[in-house]
Amino acid sequence: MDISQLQALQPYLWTLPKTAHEERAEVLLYGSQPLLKSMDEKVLEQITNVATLPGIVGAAMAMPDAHWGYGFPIGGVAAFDAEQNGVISAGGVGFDISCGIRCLRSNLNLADAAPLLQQLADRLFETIPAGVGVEGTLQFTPQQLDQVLAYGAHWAVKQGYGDTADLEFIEENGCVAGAQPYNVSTLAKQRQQGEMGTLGSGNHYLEVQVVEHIYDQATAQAFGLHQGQLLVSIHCGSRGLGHQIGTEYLMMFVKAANQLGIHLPERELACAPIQSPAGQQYIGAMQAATNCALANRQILTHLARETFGEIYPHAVLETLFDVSHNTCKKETHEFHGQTRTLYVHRKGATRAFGPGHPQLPARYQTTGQPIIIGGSMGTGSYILAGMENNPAFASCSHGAGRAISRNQALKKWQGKELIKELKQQGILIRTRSMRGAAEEAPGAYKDVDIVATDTEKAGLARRVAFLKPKVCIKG
DNA sequence: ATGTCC
Repeated sequence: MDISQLQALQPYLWTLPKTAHEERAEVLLYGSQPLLKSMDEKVLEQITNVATLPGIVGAAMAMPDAHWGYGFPIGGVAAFDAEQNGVISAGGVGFDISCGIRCLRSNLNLADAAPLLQQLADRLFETIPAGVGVEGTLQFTPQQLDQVLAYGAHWAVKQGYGDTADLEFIEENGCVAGAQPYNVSTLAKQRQQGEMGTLGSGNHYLEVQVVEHIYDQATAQAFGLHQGQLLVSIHCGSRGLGHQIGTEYLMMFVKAANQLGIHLPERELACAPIQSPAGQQYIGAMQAATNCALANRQILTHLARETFGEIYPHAVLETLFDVSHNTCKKETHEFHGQTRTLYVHRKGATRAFGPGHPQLPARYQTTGQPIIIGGSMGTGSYILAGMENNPAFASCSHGAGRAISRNQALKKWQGKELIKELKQQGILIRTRSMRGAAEEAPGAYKDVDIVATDTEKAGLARRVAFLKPKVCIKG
C-alpha cells in the first residue's frame, strides 16, 4: 500500500484525509508503518468505499491483518445505525457466515503426548472430514436442519455432541437469537445436509498446538493455560449453507439497492437498509447460518474428543472459547458519550469484549474475553485478551491475513515439498489437497508475530500466549 | 470462503 497518501494519527493508527467535496465517514487503518506498507492496495480502496455506505457510524476500519476481500476487505470493521438508514451488507459479513475458531485446552503436555503425535495426526485425518465438498457421516433432512439453524450448539449438545459445559464459553452461549430458518432457501439447506461436522477447505483447519510462550501469566492462569500444554483449535464456519445464503442475498441486495436508489460504489458492496424487508430477511438468515456454524464447531469438538480419547485415554478437552470472525452483530456501544445500538460488521475481524462486559462468562469478567489470532499452517497462533476502551467497536485482528494471492502462492510453492519441510520442523500436516497446501503456504501470509504485536500496540487487544502448531488437519 | 464456473 502506498502510505504517502495516509496521515499518521498515532504510531499504529492511520487515516486517509478527505478531499474537498468527498462525503464519507472517516477511514482508519490500524498497524505499524511496515505492516501497512506490505498491505495490498485494495484494502484502502475497499475500506474507503465502505466509508461511503449510508448510516455508517464513526469510521470504516481496517485491522492489522487486513487484505483484499469481496466488497469489504477481510479485516474490515464498520458499524451502522438502523435508525439512520444504516445498511447491512452480505459482503460485509463474508460468504462463510460465522466462520470462527473454537479453542480447546487439554490436560496434556507436549512432552508426554509427543510419542503418539503421528498416530494422533493420522487418526484425526480419518475422523475429521475435511476438504472441498467432503461430507461427514451425518446426514440431515432440511427439517432437521431447521432445528440446527434455530438452536445452534444447544441442538448439537442435546444430540450428544459435546457437553453443556461447552455452551458457557461459546459466543452468545452457543445460540444466537433471531434466527429465521424460513428465510434460508431449501437449496442452502440441501447443500448442508451432509456437511454438518465437516471442516471445509481453504484456510480452515483443525490444529493441535503447544503453548510455547506466555506473555501474561495472570491472564493465562485465568484462561487455564500454561507453557508446554497442548491445545486444539478448530477453524471453520457454516460451509455450503452460509455460502448459499451469501450468494442469494447478495443478488437480492443488488436488486433492492437499484429499486431504492442506493448508490453502490461497486456491485460487491450490495447492501440493504437494516430496517427494510430484504435487510431483515438477511439478518434472520445470517443468524440461522451463525447457529449452523456454532453447531458445526460443536460437532467437530466432539469428534476431536473421541479421537483424542482413543490415543490418549485420559485426555480431557475443555472449551476455552468459541468466537466468530465473520458476522454482523447488534450491539450496544458508547460512542462520543452516547449509548448507541449499532450493527457492527466484522468481516475477518474478531469480537474483543474487555473486562466487565455483561455478555462475558463469569470466568472472563476480570480478564476480558479470550481472542484467537489464527496463524498460517506452519507459523503459530496467538491467544489475546479483550481490553477496555478498544477503539474499534470492540474488534480486533482474526488471523495472520494473506500477504499474497492464492494464484501467486500456487506459482511459488509446491504442496508436497512444503509438507516435507514442515515435517522437518516438527509440524505434521494432513490434507487431501496438495494444491490447497500450496495456496496456504506460510509464506503467503503476513508475519503473525507482527500482526499480534501491532494488534497489541494499537490498543485492540493484549497478548496472552503464543501457540506453535504440532498437527494440522487442513481442508 | 464455495458442490473452487449453473
